[in-house]
Amino acid sequence: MRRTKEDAEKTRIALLASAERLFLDKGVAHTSLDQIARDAGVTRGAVYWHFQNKAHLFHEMLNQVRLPPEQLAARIYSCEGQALKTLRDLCIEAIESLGRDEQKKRIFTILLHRCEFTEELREAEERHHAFINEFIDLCEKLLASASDRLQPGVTPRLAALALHGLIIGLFSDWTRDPKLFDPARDTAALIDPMFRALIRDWHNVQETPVMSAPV
Amino acid sequence: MRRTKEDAEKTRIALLASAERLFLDKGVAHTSLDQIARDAGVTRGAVYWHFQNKAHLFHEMLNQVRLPPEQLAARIYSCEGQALKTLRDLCIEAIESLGRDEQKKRIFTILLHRCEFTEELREAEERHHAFINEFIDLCEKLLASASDRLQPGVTPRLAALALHGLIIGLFSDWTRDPKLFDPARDTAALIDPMFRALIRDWHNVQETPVMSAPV
DNA sequence: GCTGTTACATACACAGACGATTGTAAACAA
DNA sequence: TTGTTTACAATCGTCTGTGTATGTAACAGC
Repeated sequence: MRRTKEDAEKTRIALLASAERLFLDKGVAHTSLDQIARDAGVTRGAVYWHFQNKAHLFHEMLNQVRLPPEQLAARIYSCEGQALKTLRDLCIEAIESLGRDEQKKRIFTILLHRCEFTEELREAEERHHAFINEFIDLCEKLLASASDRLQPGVTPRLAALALHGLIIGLFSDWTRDPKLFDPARDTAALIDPMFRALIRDWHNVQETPVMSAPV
Repeated sequence: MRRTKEDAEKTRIALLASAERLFLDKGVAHTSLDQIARDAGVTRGAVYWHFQNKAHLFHEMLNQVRLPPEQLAARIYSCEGQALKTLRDLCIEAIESLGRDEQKKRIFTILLHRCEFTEELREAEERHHAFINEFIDLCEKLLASASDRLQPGVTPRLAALALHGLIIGLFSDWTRDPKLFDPARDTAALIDPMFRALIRDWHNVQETPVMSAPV
């Protein structure tokens, strides 16, 4: 039966991995805790020991790839002098990382195409919305702080919304069909037009020295 | 019991309407056919009479708002001389119509946030993908036909992908939280930057006389 | 007025899924 | 060594959903 604390942690990891696989394959609602347990080589008792219920399991699965809000804010504000460039790099990095990190790809595919946000996952949904809204707000503030560089007619709020929409849409399209484009090759070409449209003299921003390290 | 053919059609409509309400509220997987039937004032027998199963019911619900591919192609190619302007108007119209048409809003919310594409809905998913890919392909061809007007470095393929990503992302964001922006007021400000980034001398395209009638 | 068909309602059989409880062997602390 | 806690396993009862099969009123045609 039980061996040691490390073995228990292994069981936990295995359950999360099995949930990931099965959620991706059959959807969250159509996957039972029994199937997850069997796939991980244990029984439902183990699931209820490690997680309160399916919603909490789902939530902890998401936490594996979603960085906490404080870190997001830190990232965005990490380079005060190069705010716009930093924001652009963050957007690029978000999409490119999807192509490199298989787990991230699976979990975001689940989030965007294999789960329904309903009563069962209400709190997970609320955290998700809070995260998105915070990202948009941070973008808006950052763009507002550089509002003298925005194209005429572009407001920080709408620019932030358009930017986030583009990223989410590319996330959604690519996880739906990874053959659509190659994140490692095409991301910049997909994102940069938006920055060119929002920021005046974007090429000047581009040419300034880069200070932030890649993630 | 049964009255006449028109009454049967009313039952069908009622079932679709109830499914719409309940899918939106509780998600597709978490809504049983019995709940739909009761909500519509009938029993499950009526559901199985009008629809083969839940997947077919779901599919016919989608068909209420998604125009057939031929019409999409016709729309995009409707105005040969003003191809770019027509495409832009189509994109604007797609988002604005979400704000006007409550049913469209509900059904797209279900499609984007209240259903999981899994074995049960596999064929619905495939039709959905085919529709999206066709839209992207049409965009690409249209942009290729006007490739001399693209910004340097912009390929028709990537431009089409970015455009679709933006639209889907805005769909997704707005259906998630309709307070984010006002489709009737903000759509142009959200879409036009992308066209400005993709098309050279976009303002010239804008100023040419409009030939296509609004939908 | 009879008949066949339509448009459902009702009943049945079956297969999970969940939550709770209880059992239990191993680890760990004392 | 013993007692306690950990980390699960096994069982139970209940409920829910599905698909199908059958029953049955009402209409339509002849």
